[in-house]
Amino acid sequence: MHFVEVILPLSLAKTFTYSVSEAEFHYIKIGMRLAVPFGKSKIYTALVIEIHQNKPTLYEAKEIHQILDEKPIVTEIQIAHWQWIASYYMCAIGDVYRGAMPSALLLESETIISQKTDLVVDTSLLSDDEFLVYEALQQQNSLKVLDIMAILSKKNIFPVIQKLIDKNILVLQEEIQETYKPKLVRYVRLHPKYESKEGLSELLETLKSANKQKEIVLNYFQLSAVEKKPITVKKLVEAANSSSAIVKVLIEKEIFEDYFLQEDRVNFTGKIREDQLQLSSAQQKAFEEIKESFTQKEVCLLHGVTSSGKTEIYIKLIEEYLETGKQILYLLPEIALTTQLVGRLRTYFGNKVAVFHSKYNNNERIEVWNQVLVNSEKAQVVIGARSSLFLPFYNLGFIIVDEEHEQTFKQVDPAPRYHARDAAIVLAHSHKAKVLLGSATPSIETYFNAKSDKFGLVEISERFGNVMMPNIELVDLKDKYFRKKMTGHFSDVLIEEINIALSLGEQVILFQNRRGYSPVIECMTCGHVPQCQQCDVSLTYHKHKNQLRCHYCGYTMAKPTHCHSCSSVDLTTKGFGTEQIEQELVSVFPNSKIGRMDQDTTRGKFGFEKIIDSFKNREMDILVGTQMLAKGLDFDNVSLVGIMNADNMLYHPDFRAFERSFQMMTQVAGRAGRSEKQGKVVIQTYNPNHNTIQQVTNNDYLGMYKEQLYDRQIYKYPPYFRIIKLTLKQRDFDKLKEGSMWLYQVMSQNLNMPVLGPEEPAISRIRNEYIRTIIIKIPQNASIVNTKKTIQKMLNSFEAVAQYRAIKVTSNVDFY
DNA sequence: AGCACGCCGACT
DNA sequence: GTCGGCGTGCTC
Repeated sequence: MHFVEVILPLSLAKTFTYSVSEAEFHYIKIGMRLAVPFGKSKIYTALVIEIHQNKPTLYEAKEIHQILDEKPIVTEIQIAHWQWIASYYMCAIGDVYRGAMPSALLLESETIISQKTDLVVDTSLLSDDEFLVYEALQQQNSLKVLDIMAILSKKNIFPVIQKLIDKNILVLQEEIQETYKPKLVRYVRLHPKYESKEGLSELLETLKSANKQKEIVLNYFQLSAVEKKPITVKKLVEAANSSSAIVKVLIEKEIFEDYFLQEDRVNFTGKIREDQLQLSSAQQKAFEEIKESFTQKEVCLLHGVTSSGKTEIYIKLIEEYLETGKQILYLLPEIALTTQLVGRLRTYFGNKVAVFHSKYNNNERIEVWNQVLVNSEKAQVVIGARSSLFLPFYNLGFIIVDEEHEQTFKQVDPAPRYHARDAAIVLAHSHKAKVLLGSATPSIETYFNAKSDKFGLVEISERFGNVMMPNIELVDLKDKYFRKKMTGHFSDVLIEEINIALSLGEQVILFQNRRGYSPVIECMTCGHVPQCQQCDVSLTYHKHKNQLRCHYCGYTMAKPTHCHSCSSVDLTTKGFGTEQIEQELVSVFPNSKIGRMDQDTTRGKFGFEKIIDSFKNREMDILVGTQMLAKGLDFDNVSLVGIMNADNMLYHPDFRAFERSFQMMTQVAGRAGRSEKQGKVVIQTYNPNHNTIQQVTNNDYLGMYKEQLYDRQIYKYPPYFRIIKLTLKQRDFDKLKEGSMWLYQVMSQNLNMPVLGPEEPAISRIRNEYIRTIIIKIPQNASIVNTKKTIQKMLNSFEAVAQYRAIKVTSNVDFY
């Protein structure tokens, strides 16, 4: 009568009960992983969240397969936090669990196919496919499902396997494999028999004629005298300028011994700065104010203009929290930024800084996970993207959310669709930790919370070192086109400014937000634009590969030579992206080196870093890029920033469009003039008098905030209303239309609040699935928890209707 | 979410 | 007549 309650990494709302032996019952702790059988043949990694003795009444609990941990690897605070995320963001606890754990800690079973022993097979009774599998098993003693798919070069291999099992040839086995292997480093030491003085001279005698070997041995002595610590094979080979083959000979001769030690993959070897960080008076003032605010409130917003030196303040605060022995979490919007920042923090805190990011490989992530779990010094300061929120902190003292306004803090696609900033505040609450939100352009919600005294508010209005704010010049595109002052997409003003900057040896950044305005191919005769077969979008033209591509499903086709509708050969490209800007630059400034940064050029693990580094090293004069450029990068030689077209950001059908445009333009503009000289920003727009553009020009955050806040109140948006977006997807257009109407009606009748929809989104079909959305606006005075419960009930009854069951519904709470 | 079971169209 | 499509229901 001993049971455990576990969560499984599946999108299931329930927890599951398994039976354990008495010994296991006493051994198992909450937060340990178990391997459990689930369904007919699979084994999953489950997480223990409760240990009890209540026998389930409706079913017989299965026994667990295996205990995977010696100690809990997840804390109870984490489990509670995950449960909060599941309930707030309306998803299954299994979704949170799966999203939170490094994948290497969540092993699934794999079916291993092997041959029965002592077997006599009449191969003439086998079909071709069966024979191929049988033959392969003569070479290897076990095969995986994927291997067999490759051997038979088809997908559905199960019938073949089933027949071979029936013929008593195969056996199946479910196996889970531990993939984490600590990295081992090979070291050498002198064989014990040479440790004495006599041994030494004997050794040199033996090697008299073997110069290469003697060289290595001498280097070994030299290294061990200098370093006074174990010597790696790699280091020795390098120092002696020799090869590992010779080391191998020495080991065989029993002069050296090799041995292995576990190494932490993530290691910092630079120097730690000795000098104290000096804050400017403005920074010092902000620093004091933040500390003061923390005595009253748990969350504080640091609103400092671009280049006001927020990072130094963070460093000072981290220093203080480090002394208390608490853990510190530094959240960043994307890893793109981290390289610069990690380097900077490591010069202050050395090996106490750990980096956690989903792009890191499995082993590195597990190492950070384990270090955080044991409160190791090596991970006292954790820098990471939103998923680092899920690490097993147990002594968290301080969380920084840098660039708080960034949308990438909100996870969109797989559930849990959480907002890392908001989830961080909740997490901090359970640790009794403090949260600092930092931004030059805070989100309306956060600023609203600060203004209404929920959060503390500290502002810095001057740039570090008294650098002036950039001078922003607006260029009216309508006027320039009318007067024929445009060269391609460049106005005469922008070209002139680029020329000035280049002649002074300064660098230029050009910003082209491609979203919503992608280059397409259009037929000049009939106006036909090639569309994606599976999605409701036009295909985008990619010049470097000379093909058309769909950004939603990845479908590609070669660039057509003639119109597929009317066969005309008169095709033209319409719209412009970074690629076209780059092309135009090459012809306007043939002597300058031009770089491009967008999703196409920053592929690969270090793609982003490569471009940034080469720009920093002044290997490029002009850098053209998308919004990636806006993300807090520091360049000290950039004097000019050009925004090619401000309008395509402004006119997005989204209640945050103006806020985002302001943030993006202000952030991009902030890249200009980072040293003594005042920077220059040229904004090209058809609407120079637009309020948002004016607010950017005048650096009027408050004006933007007030205007947007007013609109949000009138049109019922955050921070006055909380928004839940339901997305319905189905392959059958009519069924979807009917089902979404049904759901909308039930919602609007049962909820005493605005429900909008069912709307057909701008892109109404992706991968052959039609899409409809319903938006629910929860007023401040309504109970969020109860409303969500009601919504969930309605979703359940929706699913109970047989006709609608096939419609997939996803909920996005606080959607961004 | 996966996976098996079960019922209707295009091939040997 | 079978292979294979995806609708339906269940998993401790």
